[in-house]
Amino acid sequence: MADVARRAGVSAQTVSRVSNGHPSVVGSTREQVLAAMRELGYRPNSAARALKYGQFRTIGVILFTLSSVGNSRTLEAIVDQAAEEGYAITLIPVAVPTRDGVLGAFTRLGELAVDAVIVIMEIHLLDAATVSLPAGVPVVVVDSDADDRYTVVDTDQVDGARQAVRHLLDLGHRTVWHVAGPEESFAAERRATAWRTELEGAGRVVPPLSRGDWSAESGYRAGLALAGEPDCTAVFAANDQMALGLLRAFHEKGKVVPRDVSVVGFDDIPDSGSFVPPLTTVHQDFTEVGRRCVERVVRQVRNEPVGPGTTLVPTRLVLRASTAGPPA
Amino acid sequence: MADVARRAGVSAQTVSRVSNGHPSVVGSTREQVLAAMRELGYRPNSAARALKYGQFRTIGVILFTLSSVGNSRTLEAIVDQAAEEGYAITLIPVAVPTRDGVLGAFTRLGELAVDAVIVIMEIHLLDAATVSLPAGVPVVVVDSDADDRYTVVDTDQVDGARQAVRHLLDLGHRTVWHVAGPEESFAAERRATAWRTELEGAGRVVPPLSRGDWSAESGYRAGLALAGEPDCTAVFAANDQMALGLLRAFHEKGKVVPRDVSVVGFDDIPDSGSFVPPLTTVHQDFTEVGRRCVERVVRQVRNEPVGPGTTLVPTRLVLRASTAGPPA
DNA sequence: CGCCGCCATGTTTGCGTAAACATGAAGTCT
DNA sequence: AGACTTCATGTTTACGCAAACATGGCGGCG
Repeated sequence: MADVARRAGVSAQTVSRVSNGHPSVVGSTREQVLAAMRELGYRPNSAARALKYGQFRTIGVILFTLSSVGNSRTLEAIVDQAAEEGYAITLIPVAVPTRDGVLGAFTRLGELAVDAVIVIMEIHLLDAATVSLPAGVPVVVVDSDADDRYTVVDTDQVDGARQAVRHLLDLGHRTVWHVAGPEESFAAERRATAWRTELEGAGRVVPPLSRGDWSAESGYRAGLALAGEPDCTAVFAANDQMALGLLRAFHEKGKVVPRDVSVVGFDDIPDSGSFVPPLTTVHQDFTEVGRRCVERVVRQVRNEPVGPGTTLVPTRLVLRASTAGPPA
Repeated sequence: MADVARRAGVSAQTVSRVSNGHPSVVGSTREQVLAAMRELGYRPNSAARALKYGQFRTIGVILFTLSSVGNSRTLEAIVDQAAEEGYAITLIPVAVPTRDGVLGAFTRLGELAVDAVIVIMEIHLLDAATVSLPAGVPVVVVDSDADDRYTVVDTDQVDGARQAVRHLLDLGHRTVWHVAGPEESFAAERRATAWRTELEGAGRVVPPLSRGDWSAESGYRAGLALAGEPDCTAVFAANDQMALGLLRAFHEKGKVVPRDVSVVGFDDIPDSGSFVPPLTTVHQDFTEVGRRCVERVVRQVRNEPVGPGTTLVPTRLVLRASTAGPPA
């Protein structure tokens, strides 16, 4: 900056003013400074800026993995929205999804240049780590328990699952089977609970639960078992990838979807419209989730306190070819 | 820090020494300082540190989108490897994939707290932006032209495509059709070129090229057209998602895969083993790509210059049920 | 015509940290 | 025993920037 000032024949302060678009710099001076900046390839040092302002204009995002479609799409939305608000995103990976791993992430976080944190993961583990969350750092949690210590943004899992079950019952199925996600996942648990509640509310038999791990492969394994259940005419999978596995299993076992068995997924990943057959699924608005996360976290940074509490993003059922009435 | 020092009854410098694990602090003093830190919830200010050191221990990643599986998996590998090397990752999204969008990203980059940059995108656009790349910032480019101004890390697209075509020819197919990715993508172009080269090298007819945009939907549309070509018995899709669309189109048109037509994909996304039928595809080692990117970029930051040049990460063909010999 | 106030610009200062240098106490060697 | 080393710790300083305050020139007003 001093070099630029010297070259432009002004003081460093004037360079600073030009650099920040301060109004009280006369046109000719401004031009000279800008020219000097260009010639010297000056770029402001953000560390010094951050030191001065006490803010980094950066949001940290803690997540386990990007391999789930939901996580990466949420992250993308967060990144875009953050960019819009003038914030950058720093990723804080949790290498191993254990309590220690989370603690490690939070420790690193304490040393990182972030003004706030968005946590995308199961709060089972978050709980244990709470203690080490640096005080004064705003936090927004996605996909967690509706814990009132935090601001939570999440898809309306319950209503989504309810819609899926309702749709199948409305088609005339006696009951609906469920392939759930892993127990550690709050989203999985809430979808499973909503499935059970909806069935019970309708006075239907609640079939035994199958569990997968979100992967297509695990859905396939569950599907092989379900194909052997003669009463199974409708399955609600907790995500689209497991639904994909179901479709494959049913196909291999000679069960035609949707003639013999109907399948509903959850997420509405872009590929799901190209499954064989195209998948009826619950659409999640990841973009909206990301947007709200950033909006809330930024508001906290600006000291416009948004109390803890949960924001639910609505879902909507997308009807495709994988569902139909039960076999005659 | 001053507060901690006062509380521990030492100087600020001693606190700093403890904080950085400097050896010349006697045990008892160290304990007192650590206790004071704990009591006061002290966490070092990374802005000040960065200002002092002139480094941020952060790598910026510029990318267009996370919606492609390849991008998000590469990013994940980059994040993990960077964490291992003690670097954080800051994301720099390019909202609109235009020349201006890229320029904007690079401008923002100039103001961001990063020591180096990894670019994940088509270099078509990068070229235009080159001028504004701040000098002195190490850059590694993924999925780009083998431009010798940059250090490039990429999957061996050519060999992967070659293996796919070779496999189909070896099965006895007369020739292989190709559904390419978008023209703007260098990866797509290189896969298409390798496909053509391999066919020509084998003295086979080169069928007309279909183009998609990486999406399953675009693969579906291409597939509907290809299903009408009686000579088409083998198709190489430039990615797994378009292959998924092909499978659906063939299924709908009554063509049985692989009996009537064989399909090979590219990427080996986790779901591809659960397609109907499971997809033969070219496995890309995204993890390795990410690892090498970080390794090279960190080496540059440390002033251990790695000259420009390309590192190719090998691919391998994964054989599944979607390929077989041509119909009798 | 002179005083006041405004505005463009310059000067000083401090943000939190760690390197470089300074100090002083406890040993070590001749 | 005296000088010299070693080492734990303290003091000063600079990193780059921008807020706060200082300055000086100019126009407007009575």
